Amino acid sequence: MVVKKRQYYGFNDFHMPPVPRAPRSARGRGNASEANDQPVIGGGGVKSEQDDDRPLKAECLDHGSCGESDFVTQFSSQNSDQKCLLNESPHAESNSILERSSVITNPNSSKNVGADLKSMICKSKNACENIPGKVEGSLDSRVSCDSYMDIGLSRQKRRERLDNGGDPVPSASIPRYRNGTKLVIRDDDGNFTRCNKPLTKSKAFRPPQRIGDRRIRKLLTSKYWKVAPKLKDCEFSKPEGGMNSRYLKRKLSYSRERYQHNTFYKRRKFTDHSVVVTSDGGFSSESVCNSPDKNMTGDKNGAAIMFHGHQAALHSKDSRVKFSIKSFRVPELLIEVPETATVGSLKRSVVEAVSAILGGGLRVGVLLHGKKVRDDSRTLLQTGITSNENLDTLDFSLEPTPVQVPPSLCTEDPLPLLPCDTSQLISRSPTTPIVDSGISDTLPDPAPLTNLDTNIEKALVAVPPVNAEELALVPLNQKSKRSELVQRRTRRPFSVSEVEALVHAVEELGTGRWRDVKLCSFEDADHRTYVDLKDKWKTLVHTAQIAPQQRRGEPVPQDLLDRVLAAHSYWSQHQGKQHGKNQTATLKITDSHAVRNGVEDIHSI
DNA sequence: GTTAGGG
DNA sequence: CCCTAAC
Repeated sequence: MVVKKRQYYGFNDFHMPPVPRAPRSARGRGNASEANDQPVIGGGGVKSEQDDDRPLKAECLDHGSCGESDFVTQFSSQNSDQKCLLNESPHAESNSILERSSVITNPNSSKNVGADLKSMICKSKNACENIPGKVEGSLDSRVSCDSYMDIGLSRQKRRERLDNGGDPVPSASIPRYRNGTKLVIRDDDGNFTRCNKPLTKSKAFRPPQRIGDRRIRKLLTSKYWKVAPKLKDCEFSKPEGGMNSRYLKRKLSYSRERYQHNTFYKRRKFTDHSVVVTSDGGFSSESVCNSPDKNMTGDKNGAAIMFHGHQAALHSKDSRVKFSIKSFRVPELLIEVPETATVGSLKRSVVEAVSAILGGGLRVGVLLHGKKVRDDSRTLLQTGITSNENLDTLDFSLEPTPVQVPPSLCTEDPLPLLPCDTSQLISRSPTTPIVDSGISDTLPDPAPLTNLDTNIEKALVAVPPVNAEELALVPLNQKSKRSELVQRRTRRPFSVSEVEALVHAVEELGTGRWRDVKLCSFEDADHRTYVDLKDKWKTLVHTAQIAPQQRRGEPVPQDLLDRVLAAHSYWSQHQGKQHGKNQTATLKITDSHAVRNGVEDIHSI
């Protein structure tokens, strides 16, 4: 089998550079990539003033990298009827990281509230209450801070806090799996959904039946990766079985549709990095949510790809509310390009991938208190988005436009075990999962997000090579597709010595036993297949028959070419006959010479 | 899986 | 070198 070499680029964190102000730094990405030796390009993370992702990352490693650890985090999505048991596979990392969004309201007020988005995440009263320095409020109570709280609690600290009784979810209550850790996401109703992860990494995201290379590549060619974001919980909750092509195809078609329906407006929205909305105008479904909420079932969709607005600063002036979203994070992108691809083509690939994903059907979600605000018709006022109390828990998220999936798919189709899916899965939790962390938002610590982030991070970062290959996104036009997708073996001209060996072997064995030629003379030359030898012989014969000035490449000694013709001639006449030793010997001694003369004649012509 | 031959 | 028909 010939192994094609290819480069995979995983963009776990592809940040859309916002306005040139907030410094960015790599964030939470790289674990997977690094772990898999995958070159990672770009992916610089955004780092807000209050963000310190390193700890999160560390945590990811701590937990996620351990396939045996039973890492359970309880997420709570108030509006979600679905839950999902996420895998805590290091490979199942999702890009979505709940970004904190800072909100500042009413500048004129002496009470500028700056809260970490995390505050909304930590809705668990117990969790919050048990933590010292925690906000005195309960979930619903607003956490007010006099100023921006910078969270710098070290991971260790956070952990300590958790240990001190902040963990509302005893891991013991969760089933443990040897090689697959599960993450349980429970909604407020106490429902659980789980997604099992295959036991082994290698199998984890590999479709049960490995489709042919080409097949896969073809699939990949499409906006394959876009499928993931649309997957719904039910799909993820299918433990057994792998992805089936039918399902995949359907998904793909959906993707395409969506992509085509992409609107300039949307695209612009996501690249502008900032949106201004007036309180009286409210968020209209047209401007913010392109699709009605009908598609928005539970949090599943929304969570799918949770791109959270990085920083949403809100200022309340008069009756106007201004939102400044500094940046959005784009989910992981996997790009596969041949080693011989040019840097330019790589760039184009990335651009296409990003463009596609941005224009492929994203919508914005608004979360308040970690709760999705589904009613697009409500005004900010009615929703409480203008309230100082609520602003600090306001968050924006980019979500893939939900795709209606036939029920049958949910119940019958096997779970597509795709890395992307997994990621999505994780991200889905989001809507504000109440991370069990039990850390209160009041704490100047991002802890609340920690667990969530951690999980998400894990889901995000780790992308096994296998997955990468299968999911590799190769946004290329039809024409270059093939050449780019299925890389051609690198050309390896035969050296004179190789030609010599080949000629010798053919003289001995004849021209119809390429396998034997390979075995006898090129046994150790792994890069030379018998087909290669056959082809080379073919060209040698041709070369020997043309004028020297017509030949290209490294010159082959004339005597060798003569032998080629001699052997060719000989075996042409003796084909079908037994390849006796006698004949071989005869050939060498007699015919060889005779032929040579003939060859010379040809050359002189 | 090999061969043979066109691309 | 790739691709395939044919064996």
